[in-house]
This record gives sequence, C-alpha cells and structure tokens, in this order.
Amino acid sequence: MTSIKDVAKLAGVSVATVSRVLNNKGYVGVSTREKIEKLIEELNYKPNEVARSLFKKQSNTIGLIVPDIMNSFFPELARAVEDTAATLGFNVILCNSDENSEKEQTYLDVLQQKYVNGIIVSSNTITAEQIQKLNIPVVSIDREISKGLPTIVVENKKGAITATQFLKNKGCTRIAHIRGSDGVVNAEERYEGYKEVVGHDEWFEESYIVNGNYDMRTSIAATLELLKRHPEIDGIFAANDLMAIGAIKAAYQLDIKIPEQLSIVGFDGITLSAATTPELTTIVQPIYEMGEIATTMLVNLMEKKKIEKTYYKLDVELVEREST
Amino acid sequence: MTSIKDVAKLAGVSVATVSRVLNNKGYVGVSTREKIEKLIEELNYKPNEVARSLFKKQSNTIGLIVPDIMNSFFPELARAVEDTAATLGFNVILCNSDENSEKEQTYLDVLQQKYVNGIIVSSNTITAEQIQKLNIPVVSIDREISKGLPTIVVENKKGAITATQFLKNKGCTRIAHIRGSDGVVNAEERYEGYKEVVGHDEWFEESYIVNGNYDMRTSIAATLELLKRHPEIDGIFAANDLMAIGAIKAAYQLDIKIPEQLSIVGFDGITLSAATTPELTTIVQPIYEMGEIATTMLVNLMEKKKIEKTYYKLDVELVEREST
DNA sequence: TTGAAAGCGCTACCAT
DNA sequence: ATGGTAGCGCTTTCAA
Repeated sequence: MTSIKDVAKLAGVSVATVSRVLNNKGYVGVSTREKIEKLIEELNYKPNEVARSLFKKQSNTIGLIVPDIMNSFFPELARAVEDTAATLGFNVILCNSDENSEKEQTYLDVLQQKYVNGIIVSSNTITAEQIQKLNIPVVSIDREISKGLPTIVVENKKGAITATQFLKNKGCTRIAHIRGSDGVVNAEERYEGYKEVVGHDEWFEESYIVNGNYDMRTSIAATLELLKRHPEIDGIFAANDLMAIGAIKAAYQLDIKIPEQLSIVGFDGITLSAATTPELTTIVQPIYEMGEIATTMLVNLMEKKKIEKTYYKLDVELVEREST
Repeated sequence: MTSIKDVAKLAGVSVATVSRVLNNKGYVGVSTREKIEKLIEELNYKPNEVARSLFKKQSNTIGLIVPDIMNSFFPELARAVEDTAATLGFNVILCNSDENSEKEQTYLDVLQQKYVNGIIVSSNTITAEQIQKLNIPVVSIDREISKGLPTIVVENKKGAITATQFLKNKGCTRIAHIRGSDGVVNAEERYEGYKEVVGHDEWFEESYIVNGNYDMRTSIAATLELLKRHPEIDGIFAANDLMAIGAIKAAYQLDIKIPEQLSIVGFDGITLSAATTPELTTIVQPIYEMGEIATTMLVNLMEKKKIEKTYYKLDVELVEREST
C-alpha cells in the first residue's frame, strides 16, 4: 500500500504538504497542488483511514445494534441507516444483540474501542447509564431508553386505537387482541390503545387478549386457542405483522374465511405484510424514514451541530388491504 | 479514555510491560502481572483497537457486501456472517451495493483503507481483477466470480431439476417457468435445470417461460400474462420465492385454486416462504450455513491457515408445503 | 524480567 | 507557501 510518505517523496515535498492537499486545508501553491494531485491520481493513493482515525479519535463509522437483523423491520431499518450513513461518509458496523445485555455491553465496548463516531440502537435492555458512560452520541430507535436521550419512536397507542376503531367501523363486534412480548414498551402501548377502544364495551373481558410474544409460531397457537375459546370473534388486532400472519394461518387451519368471517389488522408494515394472501391490512410505520432521521440526527450530534429536536414520535398510517 | 500509559504509570512499570500482559506475550514477573491485571480490571481499561489496527494493519473487521440487505435471503446470511464473525472476534461492516459497480468499488476502497481483514461479497458485477488488486482475502457467496476464487454456491441446476421433476411427479402436465434476472448466473442455471426436465416434452415451447426479474411485482404481471396465454398451465416453477409468491398472488387474482388447479414451487427457502398462505413448497438453500462456512473460510484465509477446500457447492432440499 | 524507543500513517502546530 | 516534528495508542525489537 502506498502511503503519504511515498507521495511526498515522489513529489519532492514534505508529508505536511501532501496532507494539506488531501484535506484541502492550509496554503498550498497552485503548481505543487497540481503536481501532488496528479501523483495521487497516478498512484491511486488512498489515505489510510486507520491512521486518520487514531489521530482524530473518530473512525467515520457508526454502530447499529439491533436485536436480530432477521426480524421484522430491521432489514429495512438497516438499509435506511446504511444508505444515509454512506451518503454522509460513514460506514456501519452491524451488531445483533438478541436483546441480551451481555452481548450488548460487549458490542458497546468494542464499538467504543473502535472509535465509532456514534451508535444507533434498538433495545429494551440497554440502560441510560450504559450509554452515558460511553461518551459518544447514541440514538435510540423504536424504544425509548430514557427521557432526554435522542429517540425515534412511533405513535404506538394512536396506531392501535386506529386499528381497533377501524375494525369496529367495519362492523366487528367482538375484537380480540394478540399482544406483543411482556415488558416491551411498544407492546404495552399497543395494548393500551386496543383497550381504550373496546375496554368499556359490555362484551369485553380479558380473555379476548392473548400473548403472541411478537412471534409467528406463538401467535398461531395463541390464535387457535383464542378462537376456540371465543368462536364469536370477528376481528383481531395483532400487535405486529408477524403475529397477524400467524393469525391468518390459524384461521386458515380452522377454515375461517378472511375477511368474510374474520378481519385481521397487523402493525409494522413490513414487506411481508404485502406478500401474504390475503394481503394484510396493517398500521404501517415509516421504517425507512425512521432510519434516515436517526442517522441524520446522529451525524448532527456527532458533529456537534445544534439539533432542533431530539425526540421524534412519528405518525403511523393504516393501510387497508385484503384482510379486512 | 484511559490508555496504556495510564495503566503503566499507575503500575509503576513501562508501557511495554503492560502490553506484554495485554497480549500474553513475553516474560512478565508474576507479581507485576498480577498488579497490572488488577489495575486493568479496576480502571476498566480496554485497549484502543484503532491503535492496534494501525500497527497490525488489520482491524479485526470484515466487510460484507450484498446487493440489498432488504432482499430475500440476505438478512439471514448477514445474521450468519455476523454471528460467526462475532464468535471469532470480528466485527462486520455492512455494505449495500445495489449491484452497482461504482458503489462496489467505492466500498472495496474504503474497506481496504479501513484495514478490514477480509471481505465477503455477493455480486454479479465484481470482477476477479478488482479483487486481486485488493490484496486481502475475499470470499464470494451465491455467485461465482471466477474459478480459483473462494466461493460458496448451491446446486442451482440440480435444485431446479428436483423442483420441476417434483411438479411432473405430482401430475402436472404443463409446467411453466418464471425465470430470474438476465445475466445472473444462478438464474441461468435454474433455467437450465427446468429445461432439462421439460425441454423435450412435446408440449414444450419457449412461451412457457417468462422473466420475473427476481422481483415480486414483475412476477405478478408476468404470471398474469402467462396464465392468460396458457390457461392450461397446471404447474409453475419460479426461480425464487419472491416470484413464486407473486405467482400465488396472480393466481389468487384470477381465482385459480392452489394447489388444486395450479401447483407452485419456489427457490431459496426464505422466511417469507413459510409465512404465506398457502405456504410455499420450495427448494431451500442452507442460507445460514452458507454464511457460516463463508465466514469460517474467510477467517482461515485471513490467518493463513491452510484451507482444505475453497469451493463449496452446497446441496439444496425440496421442502413440500401447501402450494403443491 | 523489564525498559527505551522506533514506527504504524496521518494531522496539526510551530517555524521559517 | 512549505517543512520539521510531536503525537495519536499501541506493539515489538533491542538492550540492559
């Protein structure tokens, strides 16, 4: 690999001068500049990023910590983050935490050791304290780690209300809910939204709610049980698309027609939701936008620009498809 | 951030000694070692990876270049790569190339500038020459860039034969093919496999083949047209799951019953394929395993261990589900 | 068994 | 306008 020294030597100047043209900083005579630029071109010289990082204490890299890139909306989020980062001149290191605190801490440590400029994280387990210690900007996505920390979330409760109300308007009279994992804030919020709409109906009781653990398989089993217990159910609001798809499968097994006998609404708007048959009516989150905003905000934070807003609660939208 | 100097000073030794205990290399007196280790613990000192990288010319990082992390099997592949890399002590930088040569070259350049130890790449456009220049190990996945380069692929043709033959055995008498993008090797191979099985049947003609461009939307349109042109079709082999799902949707639109009137087989075995209704019969690739093998092989290459094999052609398996 | 110091490739300060 | 050089935090050679 050719280094700045080689360029300097061949150009008959000092490394300082080469550095100046590299960074477009400080005075350089026109002719020397040209000579150096030509040389850089010829040698196809690219400055060593690691050496730069060591000096700058920044590696032009950001860390992205997600529970599992295979799950629901993380591929799209990752894509948005990587796209935006690339545009702004950063690379992204992908980390799968499995929501495991130990792994998370390990990743946080090595990201810090690698001088990443900032971190985007989606986690329920990470604490504000862990983040404070890091001393680099962190933005939290999809989950609110603590007040004050830069955060991008969506209108979970509002979305749930929209979904449930929509089922009601469609004429559903017994609306069940497949809720997300215990202890996860957005699962809680979606549950609350559901309850706000039907909680005071005289038919309502807690047994219309099952836990699908944000997972398709669990949801199938839960739905089967739910429909056995309450065959009168004619509407289901699932707290994410995966579980809604599970519900579709369960209904299919029981030979229940969707949407004729049973309407189903999901939450997330993942690619999958448009690929099922029938296609899923769902509350779609602006996933790509979330990634964009998070990354842009992170970069602003990193560059210590002043930020107008560090808390975004993005709106969600009901997209009606074939399952209702 | 506390540095090796701080540790050395507090321990009353030189940085060299601290470095020795850090790397478990060279002689260190037992008592000094203990003192230093205790100090490291207390200070929660973590060595600066960037400084290390600069010296070692290796950053304990590998690059992963895929066309688009949102597409078909890349999330699972990325997961496998990251898991394996993490276990072996490496981070992974994610790059989305969109199969765009310029982007690819840019990524290759910055990965090299960042001293990544190796690169895993899935691309049709990258050339052997580009890789040679890099001078770091590269393994190619899903596509064969050139003979001699470490490669992981699957039995595309064989899988296609299995799929098509399976449809025949199921009693299908007019089997169509939705092929993948032009110029993509695996699309070609799958097409060949299909043709090997039905190409000599007397009913066969080229008009039973349409191009779905490895994309769901395109596939829907193509299937619609296909079924209009040849209403007698009772079996479809699609070159990937996304297109097979498109075919399901098209059939659904035309009110054609699957599998009663039409059987469909896909290729890939992505998560999606088990989420549709009806669930898709497909040729599943060992995606996770491909990622594992690629990463392990890459690390061996990086560490200059001797490699038994640099070319893997993994077997695929037909998984029968509801679409046939 | 330990320390001093060179050097990895670059940037930025201070001279000139 | 340009050069010399310290220093970023670490590893490794050479001496002691």
